Amino acid sequence: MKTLKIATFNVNGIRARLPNLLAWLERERPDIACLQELKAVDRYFPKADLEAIGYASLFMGQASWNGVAILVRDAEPLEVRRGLPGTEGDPQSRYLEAAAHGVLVGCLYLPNGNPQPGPKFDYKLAWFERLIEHAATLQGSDHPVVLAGDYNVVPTDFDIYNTRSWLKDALLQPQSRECYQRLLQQGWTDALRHLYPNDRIYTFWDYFRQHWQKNAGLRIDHLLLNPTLKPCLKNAGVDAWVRNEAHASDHAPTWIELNTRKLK
DNA sequence: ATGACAGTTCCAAACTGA
Repeated sequence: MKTLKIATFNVNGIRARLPNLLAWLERERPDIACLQELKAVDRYFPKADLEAIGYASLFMGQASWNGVAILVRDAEPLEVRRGLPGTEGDPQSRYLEAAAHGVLVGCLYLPNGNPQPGPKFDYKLAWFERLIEHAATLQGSDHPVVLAGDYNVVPTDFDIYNTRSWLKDALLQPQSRECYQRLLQQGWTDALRHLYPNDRIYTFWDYFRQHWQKNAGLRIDHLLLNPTLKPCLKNAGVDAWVRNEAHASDHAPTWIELNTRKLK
């Protein structure tokens, strides 16, 4: 059976993380990989290193912060959109959309929003509203669509090891969660939670307080499927081994496998 | 309440992240 593997990975600095990124791509061989937090301008994007292992790339960098990319194996991605509608004057590089292997892929890096309350939290919610508006135009498409990325939202208390030290954090605020629920209610499927409703699943473990060693994680990297794509969903998971490597990102790659025979 | 760690930047103290 032919399958298509699509992953999302917040690399936390693509230059510092290049050896880890290449090792992951070579071992897991996703067909499409959405990257976030490049933390580099476009001239530092390692396009040639990725081509050398079979990946074509689209990227939208920015100095120091943010930055997103879409990598595609054995095909050229077709760029569809650079930035969300309504954010044309916004210098923050957080959204890239492309068609590849028969799927429309939105790669997003939602603002963190801390500290809250404050202007950064307001920016997070405003950005979320733009995403919700744009997602509404994609949700009902006859074309298969996935919205993959670092949403910076812990959807429920089941998606975190313990809420105690996070109650004031922007990732757990009712407003952040309400936006995420409103997005799902358009008709999107949270792939990992759909397949594993009763499992503790984490995609991020912060660098502090030995959170990785204690498995004190958060689930904040999500892949959302529109109704056209949902019947193709076959499997999903987190490549947690990547988080255990030397010089790891604080996020682990999160992925879905699709049965492409059911596409179209 | 703070800071624990990590990456970035006019190269080093300050910022952002989650």
